[in-house]
Amino acid sequence: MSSSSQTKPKDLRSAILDAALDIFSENGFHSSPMSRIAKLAGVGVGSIYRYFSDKDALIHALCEQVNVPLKRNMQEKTDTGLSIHQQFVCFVSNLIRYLSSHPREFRFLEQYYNSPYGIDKVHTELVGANGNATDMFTRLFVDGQKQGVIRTLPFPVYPVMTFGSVSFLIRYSLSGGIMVDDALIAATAEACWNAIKA
Amino acid sequence: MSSSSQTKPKDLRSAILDAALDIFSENGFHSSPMSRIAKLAGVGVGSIYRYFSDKDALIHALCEQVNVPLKRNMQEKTDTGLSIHQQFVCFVSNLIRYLSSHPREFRFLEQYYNSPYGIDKVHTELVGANGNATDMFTRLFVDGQKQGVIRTLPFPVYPVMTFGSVSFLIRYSLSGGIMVDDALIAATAEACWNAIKA
Amino acid sequence: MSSSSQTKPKDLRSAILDAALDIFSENGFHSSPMSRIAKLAGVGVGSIYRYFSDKDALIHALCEQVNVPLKRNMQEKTDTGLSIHQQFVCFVSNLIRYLSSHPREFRFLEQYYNSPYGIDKVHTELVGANGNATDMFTRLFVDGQKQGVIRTLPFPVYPVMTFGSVSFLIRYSLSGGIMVDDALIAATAEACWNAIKA
Amino acid sequence: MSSSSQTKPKDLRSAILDAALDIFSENGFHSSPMSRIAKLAGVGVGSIYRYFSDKDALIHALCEQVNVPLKRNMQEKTDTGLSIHQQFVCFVSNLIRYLSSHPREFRFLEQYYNSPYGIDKVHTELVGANGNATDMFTRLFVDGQKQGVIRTLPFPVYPVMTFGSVSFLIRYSLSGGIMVDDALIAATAEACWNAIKA
DNA sequence: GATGAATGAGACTTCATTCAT
DNA sequence: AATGAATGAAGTCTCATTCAT
Repeated sequence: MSSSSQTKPKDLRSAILDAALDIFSENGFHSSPMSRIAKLAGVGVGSIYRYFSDKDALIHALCEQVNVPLKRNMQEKTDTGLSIHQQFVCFVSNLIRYLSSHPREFRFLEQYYNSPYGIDKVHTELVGANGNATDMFTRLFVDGQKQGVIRTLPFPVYPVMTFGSVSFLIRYSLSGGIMVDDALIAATAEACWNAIKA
Repeated sequence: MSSSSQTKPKDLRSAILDAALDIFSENGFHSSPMSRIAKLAGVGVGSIYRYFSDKDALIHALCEQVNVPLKRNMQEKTDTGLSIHQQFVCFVSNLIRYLSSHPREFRFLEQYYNSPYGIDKVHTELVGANGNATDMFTRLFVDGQKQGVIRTLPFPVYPVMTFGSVSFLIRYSLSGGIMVDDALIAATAEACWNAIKA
Repeated sequence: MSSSSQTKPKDLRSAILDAALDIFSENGFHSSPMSRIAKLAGVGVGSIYRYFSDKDALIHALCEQVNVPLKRNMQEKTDTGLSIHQQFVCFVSNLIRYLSSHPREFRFLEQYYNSPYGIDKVHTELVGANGNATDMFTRLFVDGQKQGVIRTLPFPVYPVMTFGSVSFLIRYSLSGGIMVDDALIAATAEACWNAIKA
Repeated sequence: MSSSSQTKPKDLRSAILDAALDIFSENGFHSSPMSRIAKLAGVGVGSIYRYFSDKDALIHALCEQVNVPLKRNMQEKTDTGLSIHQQFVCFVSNLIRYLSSHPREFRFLEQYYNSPYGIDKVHTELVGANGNATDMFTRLFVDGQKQGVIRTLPFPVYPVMTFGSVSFLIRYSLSGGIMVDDALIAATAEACWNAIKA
């Protein structure tokens, strides 16, 4: 209420996180000096340390910041009224679409979960400790098996065939090798389904 | 005693590469001082620079060094007398087995192809610039399509479903989340096949 | 409730000085950020700069603030009716007692007079520029010499044997090496007297 | 033997320690940037870290470096053939003389033993954990008491009256207040003796 | 008057690289 | 050819101080 509209004063924290996302995703954690992040964010170096105790803390905070809209998006696009097959194809397609259109976020997360920072969060993310988006994903397989439309496989195969493929596809496209269009998305999603269907 | 002739010649260079593999795979490129590599290799720091102009050069050389036995292994284990299905399942299984038992190599390559170092080599690797193992992999799909046992899909889907899954599986297992045993390998290889079979 | 009138007026300045004493004596000047002092004082950092132009100014002001009650205490406890011997022993005993029970003040002063801040004030303090407690101390020696109960020595020997011993004793006790009890105080005071008596 | 005489190549370690002594004693630990020490030593900043893992390590090493010749000097000048009285007066006089002519060393040690670095070494130094110079000092009191020439006092009083006085005297002189000449030394040493003699 | 967010100089430390031996 | 001591640029982080509110 104090400021007319809340456009600008979104505060430094967001500016810093945004700049960090830019620079981390482009250069990797170790080639991203705090000073460069500060400059891009338009703040002094010291200011970063008012909001994040550490470079590490900044990285972890950015992970959460990036995950929230990703998971929200996946949840919103879920329509539990559809068949398991349709839900699964939608899930994979949406994930590809979201990550394709958020390359900074994808590159950051890939880096994060492959580094000492997030390496031991990978499992937690996939098995879904508490009510997060992954639970939704897990439920799909459980329900699919019950209905007999998904083959019973060692559990890890499900995320492997799904997230592994999606991750590789985006990585591949970001490296410039391919263009991700609707046809490719549809074909990939269907291939994922074929991999696990009954 | 094991090798009679070629014991000394490649000494230093190999020792350095091996030490680098150890340390890079464990700590990442940026947390791996040249001095630590030198110490582990049992050579002086300066000696590294006689064989590699740069830390970057060392990293790139190590990539090649790591790829050679990997590709040779894949090629050796190929039996063109088998059916496409069998060849494919063998390929995936062998790849998983090889990478599982070579975690240093896997970690290094993951890091390499996800970093500015190798990011734009990903495509080249997959389409197979010259007569390397990937060509063998590519031929599998071409032949499979001709024989009608592999569905015709946008080409990228093949490596995506294969390498993506394998990569994710190994990553997942190395992070401690799962154990890769024969059952899991077989199930994954079969799922990959189902993803693309006609 | 305890004091009726002068509760508010000196509020901030005193709060700041008190907090500074706490933190300086515990951590040293350089490990005592203004922000920590402000927080402990319950004021904003900026407020410190309304009362003290500088961190240096704060330190110097604190020195004065600490010296006032110290000197007042020494003066109050002086009974000029006693013999020189008795006065001297009282002086030393009281000084030890005061400093022992004011460790923050002692630690601060030690630090101050041993640092670039107060290094050249030591002399002024001891020869007594103006009518302060040291004058009282000096008078003791002058009178003692006149009465023939104190040996005539190069003047510096008097403060050296007195303040040097006291300072070392407190330092020693604060470092945890010894416990200062009445017996030790009495023995020390008497030893100081023996050092200079006729 | 390899180099003609061993004049220059006394190596960087010594140069660094010497520069550090200069700067620490003049400015205090916290106002002595490693860069300034390096410059004065005529070496690169990084070189300091080849010899000392830390600024802390440098400080501790310097303490030892400074203590060795100090203790050796005190030991050398000891003549156990003299009377306790004479030995004591010699000890105090020599200590004053040594420290007076080594102001950098004195300032450094004062600072060291009054800081978190050496605060808890004070006691150990004084009670003499193992066969160091202080043992020699302690033995003086034990022997003196046995012979009946030194009064029996709470033990801490001995170092307090001795080291306290000496320390204060040097501090006082270094602050510019007084000049330490033979007369002052003799008077101080005698006063110390009077403080504790039977 | 009081506040505390913002700043940036400067401290400590690491490490790729060089070069005299 | 091999070494490793020496270097200094560059990175992370702290904290005295300012100034808009």
